[in-house]
Amino acid sequence: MIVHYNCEKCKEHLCIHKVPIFSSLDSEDLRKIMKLITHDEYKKGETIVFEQEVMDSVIIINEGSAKAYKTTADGREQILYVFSEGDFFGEQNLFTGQPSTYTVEALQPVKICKLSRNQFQELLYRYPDIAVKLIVELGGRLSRLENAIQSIGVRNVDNRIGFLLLEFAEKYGTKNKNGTVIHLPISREGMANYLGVARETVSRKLSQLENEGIIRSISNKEILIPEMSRIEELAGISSHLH
Amino acid sequence: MIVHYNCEKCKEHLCIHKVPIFSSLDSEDLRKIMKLITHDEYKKGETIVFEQEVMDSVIIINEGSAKAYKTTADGREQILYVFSEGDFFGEQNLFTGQPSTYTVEALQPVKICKLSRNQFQELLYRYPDIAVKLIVELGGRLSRLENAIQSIGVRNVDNRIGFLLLEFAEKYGTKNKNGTVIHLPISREGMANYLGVARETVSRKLSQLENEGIIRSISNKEILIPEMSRIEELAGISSHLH
DNA sequence: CGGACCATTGATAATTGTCAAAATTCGTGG
DNA sequence: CCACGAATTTTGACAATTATCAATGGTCCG
Repeated sequence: MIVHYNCEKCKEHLCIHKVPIFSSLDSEDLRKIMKLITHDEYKKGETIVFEQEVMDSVIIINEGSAKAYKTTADGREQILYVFSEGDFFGEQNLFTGQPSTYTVEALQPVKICKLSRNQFQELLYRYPDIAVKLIVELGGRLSRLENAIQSIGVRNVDNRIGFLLLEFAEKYGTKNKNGTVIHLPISREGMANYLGVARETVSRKLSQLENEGIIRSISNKEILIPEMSRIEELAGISSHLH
Repeated sequence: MIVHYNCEKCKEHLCIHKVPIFSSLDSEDLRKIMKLITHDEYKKGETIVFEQEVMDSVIIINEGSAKAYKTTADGREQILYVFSEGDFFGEQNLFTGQPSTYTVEALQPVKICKLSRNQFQELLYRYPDIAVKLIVELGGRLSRLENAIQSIGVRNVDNRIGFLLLEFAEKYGTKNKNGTVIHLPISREGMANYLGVARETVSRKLSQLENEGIIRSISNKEILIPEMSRIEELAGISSHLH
Protein backbone atom coordinates (compact mmCIF):
# COMPACT_ATOMS: atom_id res chain seq x y z
CA MET A 1 0.00 0.00 0.00
CA ILE A 2 1.27 3.35 -1.00
CA VAL A 3 0.81 6.17 1.44
CA HIS A 4 0.43 9.61 -0.03
CA TYR A 5 1.69 12.24 2.33
CA ASN A 6 0.64 15.78 1.77
CA CYS A 7 4.36 16.31 1.50
CA GLU A 8 4.68 13.95 -1.43
CA LYS A 9 6.36 16.57 -3.55
CA CYS A 10 9.42 16.38 -1.36
CA LYS A 11 11.15 13.31 -2.63
CA GLU A 12 12.00 11.11 0.34
CA HIS A 13 10.38 13.70 2.61
CA LEU A 14 13.39 15.89 2.19
CA CYS A 15 11.94 19.08 3.46
CA ILE A 16 11.59 17.67 6.93
CA HIS A 17 14.68 15.56 7.07
CA LYS A 18 16.84 18.38 5.92
CA VAL A 19 15.81 20.69 8.69
CA PRO A 20 18.04 20.39 11.74
CA ILE A 21 15.43 21.68 14.13
CA PHE A 22 13.24 18.66 13.43
CA SER A 23 16.05 16.17 13.67
CA SER A 24 15.16 14.93 17.12
CA LEU A 25 11.71 13.74 16.11
CA ASP A 26 10.96 10.11 15.35
CA SER A 27 9.37 9.15 12.07
CA GLU A 28 5.92 8.91 13.56
CA ASP A 29 6.07 12.54 14.64
CA LEU A 30 7.64 13.55 11.38
CA ARG A 31 4.75 12.04 9.50
CA LYS A 32 2.32 14.13 11.53
CA ILE A 33 4.22 17.26 10.79
CA MET A 34 4.47 16.50 7.12
CA LYS A 35 0.72 16.51 6.88
CA LEU A 36 0.68 20.09 8.01
CA ILE A 37 3.02 21.29 5.32
CA THR A 38 2.12 23.02 2.08
CA HIS A 39 4.34 23.70 -0.88
CA ASP A 40 5.20 26.32 -3.39
CA GLU A 41 7.72 27.02 -6.12
CA TYR A 42 9.39 30.17 -7.33
CA LYS A 43 11.38 31.00 -10.41
CA LYS A 44 14.75 32.65 -10.31
CA GLY A 45 14.33 36.32 -9.50
CA GLU A 46 10.89 35.96 -7.98
CA THR A 47 10.25 37.35 -4.53
CA ILE A 48 9.18 34.89 -1.87
CA VAL A 49 8.52 37.46 0.85
CA PHE A 50 8.59 41.23 0.74
CA GLU A 51 10.05 43.44 3.43
CA GLN A 52 7.16 44.76 5.54
CA GLU A 53 4.90 41.92 4.46
CA VAL A 54 2.96 40.21 7.23
CA MET A 55 3.81 36.52 7.24
CA ASP A 56 1.63 33.85 8.71
CA SER A 57 4.00 30.96 8.33
CA VAL A 58 7.50 29.64 8.61
CA ILE A 59 9.11 28.88 5.29
CA ILE A 60 11.68 26.17 4.75
CA ILE A 61 13.85 26.09 1.65
CA ASN A 62 13.64 22.65 0.16
CA GLU A 63 15.55 23.16 -3.05
CA GLY A 64 17.53 26.02 -4.52
CA SER A 65 18.79 29.12 -2.78
CA ALA A 66 17.56 32.59 -1.99
CA LYS A 67 18.96 35.87 -0.76
CA ALA A 68 17.47 37.87 2.11
CA TYR A 69 18.09 41.58 1.95
CA LYS A 70 17.02 44.99 3.18
CA THR A 71 16.67 48.05 1.00
CA THR A 72 17.59 51.57 2.05
CA ALA A 73 15.69 54.71 1.20
CA ASP A 74 18.11 55.47 -1.62
CA GLY A 75 17.72 52.03 -3.15
CA ARG A 76 20.79 50.26 -1.87
CA GLU A 77 20.48 46.59 -1.14
CA GLN A 78 22.14 44.98 1.87
CA ILE A 79 22.15 41.21 1.75
CA LEU A 80 21.83 39.62 5.18
CA TYR A 81 21.60 35.92 4.44
CA VAL A 82 21.96 33.50 1.61
CA PHE A 83 19.53 30.71 2.40
CA SER A 84 19.86 27.27 0.89
CA GLU A 85 18.49 23.77 1.42
CA GLY A 86 17.30 23.25 4.96
CA ASP A 87 17.39 26.89 5.96
CA PHE A 88 14.22 28.53 7.14
CA PHE A 89 12.89 32.00 7.82
CA GLY A 90 9.80 33.72 9.12
CA GLU A 91 10.32 32.48 12.65
CA GLN A 92 10.87 35.97 14.07
CA ASN A 93 7.40 36.98 13.14
CA LEU A 94 5.86 33.94 14.71
CA PHE A 95 5.16 35.32 18.12
CA THR A 96 5.45 39.01 17.69
CA GLY A 97 3.29 39.28 14.60
CA GLN A 98 5.64 41.90 13.22
CA PRO A 99 6.03 42.18 9.47
CA SER A 100 9.05 40.73 7.77
CA THR A 101 12.22 42.73 8.26
CA TYR A 102 13.67 41.71 4.92
CA THR A 103 12.88 40.66 1.39
CA VAL A 104 13.64 37.11 0.28
CA GLU A 105 14.26 36.53 -3.42
CA ALA A 106 15.01 33.31 -5.28
CA LEU A 107 18.53 33.08 -6.72
CA GLN A 108 17.61 29.92 -8.58
CA PRO A 109 14.40 27.96 -9.01
CA VAL A 110 13.29 27.41 -5.44
CA LYS A 111 10.95 24.92 -3.81
CA ILE A 112 9.64 25.76 -0.39
CA CYS A 113 7.68 24.09 2.39
CA LYS A 114 5.34 26.16 4.52
CA LEU A 115 4.25 25.55 8.05
CA SER A 116 1.60 27.86 9.41
CA ARG A 117 2.21 30.10 12.35
CA ASN A 118 -0.24 28.37 14.67
CA GLN A 119 0.97 24.94 13.80
CA PHE A 120 4.56 25.86 14.36
CA GLN A 121 3.72 27.42 17.69
CA GLU A 122 1.95 24.27 18.75
CA LEU A 123 4.97 22.23 17.79
CA LEU A 124 7.15 24.39 19.97
CA TYR A 125 4.93 23.88 22.96
CA ARG A 126 4.51 20.18 22.36
CA TYR A 127 8.14 19.35 21.63
CA PRO A 128 10.57 21.23 23.87
CA ASP A 129 13.34 19.67 21.81
CA ILE A 130 12.25 21.65 18.80
CA ALA A 131 12.29 24.82 20.83
CA VAL A 132 15.77 24.04 22.04
CA LYS A 133 16.96 23.28 18.51
CA LEU A 134 15.43 26.51 17.34
CA ILE A 135 17.21 28.39 20.10
CA VAL A 136 20.47 26.80 19.06
CA GLU A 137 19.83 27.70 15.44
CA LEU A 138 19.01 31.29 16.30
CA GLY A 139 22.12 31.42 18.45
CA GLY A 140 24.15 30.25 15.49
CA ARG A 141 22.65 32.92 13.30
CA LEU A 142 23.37 35.57 15.88
CA SER A 143 26.92 34.41 16.03
CA ARG A 144 27.19 34.59 12.24
CA LEU A 145 25.80 38.12 12.18
CA GLU A 146 28.15 39.15 14.94
CA ASN A 147 31.02 37.97 12.81
CA ALA A 148 29.59 39.78 9.82
CA ILE A 149 29.38 42.99 11.80
CA GLN A 150 32.92 42.65 12.92
CA SER A 151 33.98 41.95 9.38
CA ILE A 152 32.08 44.88 7.90
CA GLY A 153 32.76 47.20 10.80
CA VAL A 154 36.47 46.77 10.79
CA ARG A 155 36.37 48.44 7.40
CA ASN A 156 39.26 46.73 5.66
CA VAL A 157 37.87 45.35 2.43
CA ASP A 158 40.43 42.57 2.22
CA ASN A 159 39.17 41.23 5.53
CA ARG A 160 35.61 41.29 4.34
CA ILE A 161 36.40 39.41 1.16
CA GLY A 162 38.26 36.84 3.18
CA PHE A 163 35.29 36.50 5.48
CA LEU A 164 32.95 35.93 2.58
CA LEU A 165 35.21 33.36 0.95
CA LEU A 166 35.51 31.46 4.21
CA GLU A 167 31.80 31.45 4.70
CA PHE A 168 31.02 30.35 1.17
CA ALA A 169 33.78 27.76 1.21
CA GLU A 170 32.10 26.17 4.18
CA LYS A 171 28.63 26.24 2.70
CA TYR A 172 29.24 25.87 -1.02
CA GLY A 173 32.75 24.51 -1.27
CA THR A 174 33.98 21.08 -2.37
CA LYS A 175 37.52 19.87 -1.92
CA ASN A 176 39.58 18.24 -4.62
CA LYS A 177 43.28 17.61 -5.02
CA ASN A 178 43.98 21.16 -6.15
CA GLY A 179 42.25 22.77 -3.20
CA THR A 180 38.74 23.97 -2.49
CA VAL A 181 36.35 24.89 -5.27
CA ILE A 182 33.67 27.37 -4.29
CA HIS A 183 30.52 27.54 -6.33
CA LEU A 184 29.38 31.11 -5.71
CA PRO A 185 25.65 31.41 -5.13
CA ILE A 186 25.57 35.13 -5.93
CA SER A 187 26.94 37.48 -8.57
CA ARG A 188 29.67 40.06 -8.06
CA GLU A 189 26.98 42.59 -7.43
CA GLY A 190 25.49 40.25 -4.85
CA MET A 191 28.84 39.87 -3.17
CA ALA A 192 29.18 43.64 -3.14
CA ASN A 193 25.76 44.05 -1.56
CA TYR A 194 26.62 41.41 0.96
CA LEU A 195 29.89 43.04 1.95
CA GLY A 196 28.69 46.61 1.78
CA VAL A 197 31.13 47.69 -0.93
CA ALA A 198 30.90 48.69 -4.58
CA ARG A 199 30.67 46.12 -7.36
CA GLU A 200 33.87 47.38 -8.88
CA THR A 201 35.72 47.03 -5.62
CA VAL A 202 34.88 43.34 -5.47
CA SER A 203 36.19 42.87 -9.00
CA ARG A 204 39.38 44.70 -8.25
CA LYS A 205 40.07 42.85 -5.04
CA LEU A 206 39.41 39.47 -6.61
CA SER A 207 41.75 40.30 -9.49
CA GLN A 208 44.36 41.33 -7.01
CA LEU A 209 43.95 38.10 -5.07
CA GLU A 210 44.32 36.16 -8.29
CA ASN A 211 47.52 38.00 -9.16
CA GLU A 212 48.86 37.13 -5.75
CA GLY A 213 48.01 33.49 -6.36
CA ILE A 214 45.63 33.29 -3.43
CA ILE A 215 42.64 32.39 -5.57
CA ARG A 216 42.14 31.09 -9.09
CA SER A 217 39.09 32.04 -11.10
CA ILE A 218 37.64 29.03 -12.88
CA SER A 219 34.55 30.74 -14.19
CA ASN A 220 32.47 33.67 -13.09
CA LYS A 221 30.71 31.53 -10.57
CA GLU A 222 33.55 29.28 -9.53
CA ILE A 223 36.71 30.02 -7.63
CA LEU A 224 39.51 27.66 -6.69
CA ILE A 225 41.33 28.20 -3.42
CA PRO A 226 44.59 26.27 -3.32
CA GLU A 227 45.44 27.14 0.28
CA MET A 228 42.54 27.87 2.58
CA SER A 229 44.92 29.08 5.27
CA ARG A 230 45.80 32.10 3.16
CA ILE A 231 42.15 33.05 3.11
CA GLU A 232 41.94 32.73 6.86
CA GLU A 233 44.92 35.01 7.06
CA LEU A 234 43.16 37.44 4.75
CA ALA A 235 40.03 37.41 6.88
CA GLY A 236 42.24 38.15 9.88
CA ILE A 237 39.57 37.28 12.40
CA SER A 238 40.86 36.67 15.89
CA SER A 239 40.23 32.97 16.03
CA HIS A 240 43.81 32.68 17.28
CA LEU A 241 43.78 34.83 20.36
CA HIS A 242 46.93 34.75 22.46
CA MET B 1 8.28 36.65 59.33
CA ILE B 2 11.03 37.70 57.04
CA VAL B 3 11.97 35.37 54.25
CA HIS B 4 15.58 35.47 53.12
CA TYR B 5 15.86 34.53 49.49
CA ASN B 6 19.22 33.60 48.17
CA CYS B 7 18.53 36.52 45.87
CA GLU B 8 18.27 38.97 48.73
CA LYS B 9 20.90 41.19 47.21
CA CYS B 10 18.50 42.15 44.49
CA LYS B 11 16.31 44.67 46.16
CA GLU B 12 12.69 43.71 45.53
CA HIS B 13 13.93 40.68 43.59
CA LEU B 14 14.78 42.92 40.73
CA CYS B 15 17.00 40.60 38.82
CA ILE B 16 14.12 38.31 38.10
CA HIS B 17 11.40 40.85 37.64
CA LYS B 18 13.45 42.85 35.24
CA VAL B 19 14.00 39.99 32.86
CA PRO B 20 11.33 39.76 30.18
CA ILE B 21 11.85 36.07 29.57
CA PHE B 22 10.71 35.27 33.11
CA SER B 23 7.73 37.57 32.99
CA SER B 24 5.18 34.84 32.45
CA LEU B 25 6.01 33.02 35.68
CA ASP B 26 3.93 33.43 38.81
CA SER B 27 5.57 34.45 42.06
CA GLU B 28 5.76 30.92 43.35
CA ASP B 29 7.85 29.86 40.38
CA LEU B 30 9.87 33.00 40.59
CA ARG B 31 10.76 32.23 44.16
CA LYS B 32 12.04 28.81 43.13
CA ILE B 33 14.18 30.32 40.43
CA MET B 34 15.54 32.95 42.72
CA LYS B 35 16.96 30.27 44.95
CA LEU B 36 19.06 29.05 42.07
CA ILE B 37 20.65 32.39 41.42
CA THR B 38 24.08 33.54 42.53
CA HIS B 39 25.48 37.03 42.44
CA ASP B 40 28.56 38.95 41.61
CA GLU B 41 29.77 42.50 41.19
CA TYR B 42 32.26 44.12 38.87
CA LYS B 43 33.92 47.51 38.88
CA LYS B 44 33.98 49.77 35.88
CA GLY B 45 36.46 48.46 33.35
CA GLU B 46 36.50 44.93 34.69
CA THR B 47 35.86 42.06 32.33
CA ILE B 48 32.88 39.87 33.09
CA VAL B 49 33.55 37.30 30.38
CA PHE B 50 36.46 36.93 27.99
CA GLU B 51 36.13 36.03 24.34
CA GLN B 52 36.93 32.31 23.98
CA GLU B 53 36.16 31.68 27.65
CA VAL B 54 33.97 28.66 28.36
CA MET B 55 30.90 29.78 30.25
CA ASP B 56 28.79 27.52 32.39
CA SER B 57 25.99 29.94 33.12
CA VAL B 58 23.65 32.57 31.84
CA ILE B 59 24.37 36.04 33.18
CA ILE B 60 21.72 38.68 33.77
CA ILE B 61 22.66 42.31 34.23
CA ASN B 62 20.96 43.55 37.35
CA GLU B 63 22.48 46.99 37.65
CA GLY B 64 24.80 49.06 35.49
CA SER B 65 25.76 48.49 31.90
CA ALA B 66 28.38 46.60 29.93
CA LYS B 67 29.70 46.43 26.41
CA ALA B 68 30.12 43.23 24.45
CA TYR B 69 32.83 43.31 21.82
CA LYS B 70 35.08 41.27 19.58
CA THR B 71 38.74 41.99 18.96
CA THR B 72 40.50 41.54 15.65
CA ALA B 73 44.01 40.23 15.18
CA ASP B 74 45.34 43.76 14.83
CA GLY B 75 43.72 44.92 18.05
CA ARG B 76 40.62 46.65 16.79
CA GLU B 77 37.53 46.42 18.93
CA GLN B 78 34.08 45.98 17.42
CA ILE B 79 31.28 46.56 19.90
CA LEU B 80 28.27 44.35 19.26
CA TYR B 81 25.96 45.11 22.15
CA VAL B 82 25.57 47.51 25.01
CA PHE B 83 23.85 45.54 27.73
CA SER B 84 21.95 47.20 30.54
CA GLU B 85 19.46 46.27 33.27
CA GLY B 86 17.50 43.18 32.36
CA ASP B 87 19.68 42.13 29.45
CA PHE B 88 21.33 38.75 29.56
CA PHE B 89 24.04 36.86 27.73
CA GLY B 90 25.67 33.47 27.68
CA GLU B 91 22.60 31.76 26.31
CA GLN B 92 24.29 30.81 23.03
CA ASN B 93 26.75 28.65 24.82
CA LEU B 94 24.06 26.86 26.78
CA PHE B 95 23.47 23.99 24.45
CA THR B 96 26.43 23.99 22.17
CA GLY B 97 29.07 24.29 24.85
CA GLN B 98 31.02 26.61 22.60
CA PRO B 99 33.18 29.28 24.19
CA SER B 100 31.99 32.86 24.33
CA THR B 101 32.17 34.67 21.02
CA TYR B 102 32.76 38.05 22.61
CA THR B 103 34.21 39.84 25.61
CA VAL B 104 31.86 41.58 28.05
CA GLU B 105 33.27 44.49 30.02
CA ALA B 106 31.60 46.67 32.66
CA LEU B 107 31.05 50.28 31.59
CA GLN B 108 29.98 51.19 35.12
CA PRO B 109 29.83 49.30 38.40
CA VAL B 110 27.79 46.24 37.47
CA LYS B 111 25.79 43.76 39.50
CA ILE B 112 24.95 40.46 37.87
CA CYS B 113 22.81 37.43 38.56
CA LYS B 114 24.01 34.01 37.44
CA LEU B 115 21.94 31.01 36.56
CA SER B 116 23.85 27.83 35.86
CA ARG B 117 23.71 26.12 32.53
CA ASN B 118 21.95 23.01 33.77
CA GLN B 119 19.42 24.91 35.75
CA PHE B 120 18.58 27.17 32.87
CA GLN B 121 18.21 24.20 30.56
CA GLU B 122 15.84 22.60 32.99
CA LEU B 123 13.78 25.76 33.11
CA LEU B 124 13.48 25.75 29.36
CA TYR B 125 12.18 22.21 29.34
CA ARG B 126 9.84 22.77 32.25
CA TYR B 127 8.39 26.08 31.14
CA PRO B 128 7.76 26.26 27.41
CA ASP B 129 6.78 29.87 27.95
CA ILE B 130 10.33 30.71 28.88
CA ALA B 131 11.60 29.02 25.76
CA VAL B 132 9.16 31.01 23.68
CA LYS B 133 10.14 34.25 25.37
CA LEU B 134 13.76 33.41 24.78
CA ILE B 135 13.05 32.75 21.11
CA VAL B 136 11.32 36.11 20.86
CA GLU B 137 14.23 37.82 22.56
CA LEU B 138 16.74 36.18 20.26
CA GLY B 139 14.59 37.15 17.31
CA GLY B 140 14.67 40.73 18.49
CA ARG B 141 18.41 40.63 18.79
CA LEU B 142 18.74 39.20 15.31
CA SER B 143 16.58 41.95 14.00
CA ARG B 144 18.73 44.54 15.74
CA LEU B 145 21.91 43.07 14.30
CA GLU B 146 20.36 42.95 10.86
CA ASN B 147 19.67 46.66 11.14
CA ALA B 148 23.18 47.24 12.37
CA ILE B 149 24.60 45.40 9.39
CA GLN B 150 22.52 47.43 7.04
CA SER B 151 23.58 50.59 8.78
CA ILE B 152 27.26 49.70 8.74
CA GLY B 153 27.17 48.09 5.34
CA VAL B 154 25.63 50.99 3.54
CA ARG B 155 28.82 52.83 4.36
CA ASN B 156 27.50 56.36 4.76
CA VAL B 157 28.72 57.53 8.14
CA ASP B 158 25.86 59.98 8.61
CA ASN B 159 23.42 57.09 8.41
CA ARG B 160 25.34 55.13 10.98
CA ILE B 161 25.42 58.00 13.43
CA GLY B 162 21.70 58.46 12.97
CA PHE B 163 21.18 54.77 13.60
CA LEU B 164 23.17 54.91 16.81
CA LEU B 165 21.35 57.99 18.07
CA LEU B 166 17.99 56.39 17.36
CA GLU B 167 18.96 53.26 19.19
CA PHE B 168 20.35 55.07 22.20
CA ALA B 169 17.42 57.47 22.29
CA GLU B 170 15.13 54.51 22.67
CA LYS B 171 17.19 52.80 25.33
CA TYR B 172 18.78 55.70 27.20
CA GLY B 173 16.68 58.71 26.26
CA THR B 174 14.28 60.76 28.35
CA LYS B 175 11.89 63.30 26.91
CA ASN B 176 11.47 66.80 28.24
CA LYS B 177 9.93 69.96 26.81
CA ASN B 178 13.02 70.74 24.73
CA GLY B 179 13.21 67.35 23.11
CA THR B 180 14.92 64.07 23.91
CA VAL B 181 17.97 63.93 26.15
CA ILE B 182 20.23 60.95 25.52
CA HIS B 183 22.56 59.85 28.23
CA LEU B 184 25.32 58.13 26.28
CA PRO B 185 26.48 54.89 27.85
CA ILE B 186 29.78 54.85 25.96
CA SER B 187 32.58 57.27 25.11
CA ARG B 188 33.34 58.67 21.67
CA GLU B 189 35.80 55.89 21.21
CA GLY B 190 33.10 53.43 22.16
CA MET B 191 30.73 54.94 19.65
CA ALA B 192 33.45 54.70 17.03
CA ASN B 193 34.03 51.03 17.82
CA TYR B 194 30.33 50.42 17.70
CA LEU B 195 29.91 52.07 14.30
CA GLY B 196 33.14 50.82 12.80
CA VAL B 197 34.65 54.26 12.18
CA ALA B 198 37.52 56.27 13.65
CA ARG B 199 37.19 58.20 16.92
CA GLU B 200 37.89 61.44 15.15
CA THR B 201 35.20 60.84 12.58
CA VAL B 202 32.60 60.57 15.33
CA SER B 203 33.75 63.88 16.80
CA ARG B 204 33.65 65.59 13.44
CA LYS B 205 30.22 64.30 12.53
CA LEU B 206 28.75 65.24 15.89
CA SER B 207 30.20 68.74 15.60
CA GLN B 208 28.72 69.01 12.15
CA LEU B 209 25.31 67.87 13.40
CA GLU B 210 25.51 70.46 16.15
CA ASN B 211 26.30 73.21 13.64
CA GLU B 212 23.29 72.16 11.63
CA GLY B 213 21.14 72.39 14.76
CA ILE B 214 20.18 68.72 14.64
CA ILE B 215 21.70 67.93 18.02
CA ARG B 216 22.83 69.98 21.01
CA SER B 217 25.71 68.82 23.15
CA ILE B 218 24.88 69.25 26.83
CA SER B 219 27.98 67.54 28.17
CA ASN B 220 30.31 64.89 26.87
CA LYS B 221 27.89 62.20 27.88
CA GLU B 222 24.63 63.98 27.18
CA ILE B 223 23.05 65.05 23.93
CA LEU B 224 19.79 66.88 23.38
CA ILE B 225 17.77 66.10 20.28
CA PRO B 226 15.15 68.77 19.62
CA GLU B 227 13.51 66.98 16.69
CA MET B 228 13.78 63.23 16.61
CA SER B 229 12.40 63.16 13.09
CA ARG B 230 15.56 64.79 11.82
CA ILE B 231 17.56 61.92 13.26
CA GLU B 232 15.31 59.40 11.57
CA GLU B 233 15.92 61.26 8.36
CA LEU B 234 19.64 61.10 9.02
CA ALA B 235 19.49 57.36 9.64
CA GLY B 236 17.62 57.03 6.35
CA ILE B 237 16.44 53.51 7.04
CA SER B 238 13.62 52.36 4.81
CA SER B 239 10.93 52.30 7.45
CA HIS B 240 8.83 54.23 4.97
CA LEU B 241 8.74 51.96 1.95
CA HIS B 242 6.50 53.07 -0.85
C1' DC C 1 45.27 72.82 41.46
C1' DG C 2 47.31 69.33 38.76
C1' DG C 3 47.43 65.44 36.07
C1' DA C 4 45.40 61.85 33.51
C1' DC C 5 42.18 60.94 30.34
C1' DC C 6 39.06 62.12 26.72
C1' DA C 7 37.54 64.95 22.88
C1' DT C 8 38.22 68.20 19.11
C1' DT C 9 40.46 70.20 15.22
C1' DG C 10 43.73 70.48 11.34
C1' DA C 11 46.57 68.64 7.61
C1' DT C 12 47.57 64.93 4.78
C1' DA C 13 47.44 60.25 2.88
C1' DA C 14 45.07 56.17 1.70
C1' DT C 15 41.14 53.81 0.41
C1' DT C 16 37.15 53.23 -1.92
C1' DG C 17 33.17 55.08 -4.56
C1' DT C 18 31.59 56.87 -8.99
C1' DC C 19 31.34 57.36 -13.79
C1' DA C 20 32.63 55.80 -18.32
C1' DA C 21 34.25 52.56 -21.50
C1' DA C 22 36.01 48.13 -22.91
C1' DA C 23 36.03 43.16 -22.38
C1' DT C 24 34.07 39.01 -21.22
C1' DT C 25 30.46 35.74 -20.37
C1' DC C 26 26.03 33.67 -21.03
C1' DG C 27 21.89 32.32 -23.10
C1' DT C 28 19.15 32.07 -27.19
C1' DG C 29 17.98 31.12 -31.62
C1' DG C 30 19.42 30.24 -36.14
C1' DC D 1 27.63 24.31 -33.07
C1' DC D 2 28.14 28.95 -33.90
C1' DA D 3 26.91 33.75 -33.80
C1' DC D 4 24.78 37.53 -31.85
C1' DG D 5 23.00 40.55 -28.39
C1' DA D 6 22.17 41.38 -23.63
C1' DA D 7 23.90 41.24 -19.32
C1' DT D 8 27.65 41.03 -16.37
C1' DT D 9 32.30 41.93 -15.22
C1' DT D 10 36.62 44.19 -15.52
C1' DT D 11 39.55 48.11 -15.99
C1' DG D 12 40.79 53.04 -15.92
C1' DA D 13 40.62 57.80 -14.32
C1' DC D 14 39.14 60.78 -11.06
C1' DA D 15 36.55 62.51 -6.99
C1' DA D 16 34.91 61.98 -2.45
C1' DT D 17 35.18 60.21 1.96
C1' DT D 18 37.39 58.78 5.82
C1' DA D 19 41.62 57.12 8.32
C1' DT D 20 45.80 58.51 10.27
C1' DC D 21 49.03 61.40 12.57
C1' DA D 22 49.85 65.30 15.35
C1' DA D 23 48.72 68.97 18.21
C1' DT D 24 45.52 71.48 20.99
C1' DG D 25 41.79 72.01 24.03
C1' DG D 26 38.57 70.39 27.60
C1' DT D 27 36.86 67.71 31.60
C1' DC D 28 36.79 65.02 35.60
C1' DC D 29 38.49 63.70 39.99
C1' DG D 30 41.57 63.20 43.51
